[in-house]
Amino acid sequence: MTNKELANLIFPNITKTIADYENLYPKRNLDEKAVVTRFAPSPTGFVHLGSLFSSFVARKVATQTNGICFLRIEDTDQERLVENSVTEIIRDLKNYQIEFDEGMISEEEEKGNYGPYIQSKRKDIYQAFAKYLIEEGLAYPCFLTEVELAEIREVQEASKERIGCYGKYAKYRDLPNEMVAEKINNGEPYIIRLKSPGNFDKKVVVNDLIRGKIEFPENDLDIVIIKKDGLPTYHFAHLVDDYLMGTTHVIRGDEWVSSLPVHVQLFEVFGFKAPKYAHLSPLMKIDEETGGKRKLSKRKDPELAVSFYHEAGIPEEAVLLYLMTIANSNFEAWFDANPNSSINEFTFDFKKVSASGALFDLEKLNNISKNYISKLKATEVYNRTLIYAKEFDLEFASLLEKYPDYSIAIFNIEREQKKPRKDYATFKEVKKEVWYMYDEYFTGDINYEFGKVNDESEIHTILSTYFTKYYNAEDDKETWFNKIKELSKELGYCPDMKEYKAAPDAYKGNVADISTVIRVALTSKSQTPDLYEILKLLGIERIQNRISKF
RNA sequence: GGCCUGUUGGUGAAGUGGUUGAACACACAUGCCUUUCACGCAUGCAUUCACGAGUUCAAAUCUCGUACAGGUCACCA
Repeated sequence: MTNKELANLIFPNITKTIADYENLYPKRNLDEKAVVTRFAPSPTGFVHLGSLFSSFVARKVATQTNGICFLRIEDTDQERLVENSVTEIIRDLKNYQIEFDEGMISEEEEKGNYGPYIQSKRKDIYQAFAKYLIEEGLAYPCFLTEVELAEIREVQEASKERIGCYGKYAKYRDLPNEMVAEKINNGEPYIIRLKSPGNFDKKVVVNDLIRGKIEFPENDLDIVIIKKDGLPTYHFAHLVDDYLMGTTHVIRGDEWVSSLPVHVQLFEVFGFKAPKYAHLSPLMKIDEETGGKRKLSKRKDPELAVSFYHEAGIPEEAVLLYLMTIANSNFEAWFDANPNSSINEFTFDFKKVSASGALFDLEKLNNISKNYISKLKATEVYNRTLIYAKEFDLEFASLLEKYPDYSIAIFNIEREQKKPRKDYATFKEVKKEVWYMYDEYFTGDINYEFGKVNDESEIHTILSTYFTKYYNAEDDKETWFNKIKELSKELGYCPDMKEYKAAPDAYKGNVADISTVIRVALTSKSQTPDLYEILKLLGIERIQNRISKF
């Protein structure tokens, strides 16, 4: 029995050949330097920081070279599918400005000429490639049962041999075609394995774009290429898909580094040119229990889920800015030098990606976020805080909507200037900083943070003197502050800080103490943005209400 | 256990044989500025690049070994 006959016995319905598919998916007409890459998640749940990171890098590289970045869904493990994952993945990434040129656009639909972009719909294609291998004697059906496989494994472990299906353990590798056919005709279950041409004592060198040259022993394992359900394993799907889809660069997590010998071998067996590989190190965090560095884990670390940042009100742009500096640490200096530029104008370089895992530092993210928000216009802060509040704090949202101009004016205090305030790192924190400006919140039991001057009658004297004698809503800032100084003088407080520091005992206090009393009486807080602006915004009605308590 | 990778300060890192102040950013501390806070500014924070040996006139940079950390060894991706 010839290999060809055997191949037809195994895949009777597969009529297309590799050449047919090559014609169907011609080479892309792109610039020589254009990178074709992809994000290829399995639809098993939410997008986490790690996948956001690799899709971000993939998207960045494709964009910067006028290439293509497509979304391929790897659903060959039918048991792990999670409903609506595709929709969620697309939505989450879109929130982070990551969109694809080709690939899935919903659970069912897709765009692009190299599809289907979901592996479960590519079964025939994989089988055509597998059929070719059988015809060439480069793959074979394997009848080893799960029990037998487990036994082999035990033997190998006991004798400290390498684990896997190779050498004498590859029991069906050289079974004559006639006997194979007989077993198949008898209905014995089987899978298809690669007949690995590798030799463990020889070396392969693979050039990783990030790690440089890595030397491995050749793969001599007869890996599974087609599973019992007729679908391919990851390795085989990678070969077929990335070949047909014209992928030039495979960007993925470093958990794949060790399968490089398998992947390179697969491309060699078919005589295809392998893509370039870039393996990204995992994002790490400090483990609170052990104090050591460890990979961010889905179970233990809420900050791994992209939704964590959404709920915390951290702007997506800030996360992206941070991911960019993790990817290429020179981005930070570049961004400092070009503060008005965007990530799009920065050139990413594989060579500058660190080979060791970066600690994902929430503190650092916070700082980036704070700087980012400080550069926003007041209306943007208003809009985005409103969006956040609509989802997480309806009460605050209704207030923002009730007083849009007032709110924007509040956000604009010391904002649109060269050195803006940096009060909040998240949209969630906004309320904490501005609540006292709204009468709806400034009610009930208020905890006034009076400091040095906390005597009731003294507070009353300061407030009543100020508001009856000095305060004028029309004053400009300088006049306003001069009046505070005059008030200080009148009441025995030193109007000048330097003078006060030179002779503190000569006065009851200083101009700062006076300001603080006014500030606390009106806002309850001892620390606020510019008092002059706050007085102006509050307006005489709110002011009178608030000081009437003293 | 086999194979692969990594290890520069509290953190991210720059730096790949020589002009050693090991850049820069975050965090922290102190001071200045200042009506408070924030901002800003200034200063401080690794006598040393996991450890040991070797190569060299010269090593964080090259080699070997050790330790530690991560990854992988599925009909999961």
